[in-house]
Amino acid sequence: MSQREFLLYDTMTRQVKPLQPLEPGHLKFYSCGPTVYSYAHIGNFRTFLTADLICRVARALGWRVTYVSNITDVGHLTEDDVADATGEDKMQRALQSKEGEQFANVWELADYYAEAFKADWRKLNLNEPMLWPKATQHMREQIVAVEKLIETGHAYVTPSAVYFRLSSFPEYGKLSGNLNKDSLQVGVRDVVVDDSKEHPGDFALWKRDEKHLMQWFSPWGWGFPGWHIECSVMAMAYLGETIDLHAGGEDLVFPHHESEIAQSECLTGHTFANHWIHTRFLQVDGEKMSKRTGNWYTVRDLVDQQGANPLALRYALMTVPYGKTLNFTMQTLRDATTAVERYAECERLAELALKKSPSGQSATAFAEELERLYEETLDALCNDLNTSVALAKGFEGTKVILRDATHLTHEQGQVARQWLDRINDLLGILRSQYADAATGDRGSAEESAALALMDARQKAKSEKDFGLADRLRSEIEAMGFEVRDTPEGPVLRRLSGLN
RNA sequence: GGCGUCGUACCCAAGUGGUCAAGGGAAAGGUCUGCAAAACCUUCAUUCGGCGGUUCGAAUCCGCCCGGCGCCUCCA
Repeated sequence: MSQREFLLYDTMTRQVKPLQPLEPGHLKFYSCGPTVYSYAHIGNFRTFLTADLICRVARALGWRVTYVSNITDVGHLTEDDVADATGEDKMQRALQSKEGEQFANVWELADYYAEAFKADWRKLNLNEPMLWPKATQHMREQIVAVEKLIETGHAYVTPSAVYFRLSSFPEYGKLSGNLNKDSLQVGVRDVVVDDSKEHPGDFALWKRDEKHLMQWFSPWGWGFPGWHIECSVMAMAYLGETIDLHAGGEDLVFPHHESEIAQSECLTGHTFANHWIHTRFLQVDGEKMSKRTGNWYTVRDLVDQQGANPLALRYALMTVPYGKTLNFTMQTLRDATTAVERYAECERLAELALKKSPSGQSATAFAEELERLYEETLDALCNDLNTSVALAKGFEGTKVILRDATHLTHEQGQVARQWLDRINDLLGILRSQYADAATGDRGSAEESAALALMDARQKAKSEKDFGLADRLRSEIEAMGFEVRDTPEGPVLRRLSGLN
């Protein structure tokens, strides 16, 4: 068991502090997942990558991790303050959009995007949570929770909804710093005030709506739950009344997490989560990612359409620590691609060395150097998930391996192999744990054609017909591959296709 | 109006008081190669948005100013 502390910034106390599981060595972790009304974008995945890294570090420290990440498959009105049905529902809007026409109903739409989401998740080599609870599967619990809040005076019923009574929870605002409830309203545009609300900031726990595409029966009539209640209920159902760590994107601080705290703590009477972590939004080309400006990237855009190596995308998303804005550019992705390929080269060399017969020479110095770098990588991650430094340390390790390149002994190969495995456990950028996320499975016919050309080039080379050899190489490159000549013969690599 | 965050070389970026600044990309020179690619070696910020201040000492602390970005409203 490691003596290290795992330091993480805590949004609640606004300081970096050690992550301390209530039960030592067992982290109970809830990470807010996506609403599945369309494909998740790379910004979403930066948040989920943060959660993934936390799990990896915790396991590297020898902890057991109970990791739950929800999937929100219920539509919620886009304007939560609007009491009538004038607000447009995300799910409903998605169904009516061009892409949505293929779905028979919202349920199918949600299922489709939930599956697409999981596929992208695997592409990025993210650890799967132990559970992916869905909001629609926890309707009973949500209704019970709302009932209890009404009974205890923390919520009240109006003709159109059930609202949480902010005045019943004086600490509302402690996470976001929006402690002045009246100031909440000042900057808000277009607030439609529901006269039946006691306070404009009161948020909905249940919406009555008999026309809604997704509705359930409740003591307050047919309708659907408020956005915030699902996470309170699911987190507590699987992780207990007080969880160790709760994560999400920075936008969730307010109102989502603030409201979760209010509901949960009113339900149980004690602290909902001991540590809060929020991942900053990423930008693309220096601007906020938005569909309107066309700088909106999904994993499938980059990987399936543009041929990016998914592990390179993962690497790119790790170049800047989660707490700072990451400005994603194609250059970032290209840089990441060369880094990931460098690791691949290390693996090739390690395999090669392992095929040699033992040299009988000690690899101790080599091993110590790599061990030190592994420790420094882990140190960096334990220091508020400093991925920039972690990647730099890992990169130095590749330098150690590549320095000796083909001269690596069998023993060093063994050490290198082991180091690469451990670094991969930590960073996840060498190999995917998912077979279905392999990078080069598209166009394998092309690949065999390129391999044939590579053999022909090799033959031309041995016959000293360099003109032909160069022409063949150009052809291979035109097909999206490159040839790397090594002492053991040529190796074919797929080019990223990024320009 | 409230809350917050950032400004380090051509680009990305670490670094929060004391070897006057990690790492990557790009670029340049060299080694290797039939030539390339990959890899290796070398070079590449006396300087950290600006101006003041605190200090023996600051990129790092304080103040002001300039500039970027974000949240407070569906959003990771």
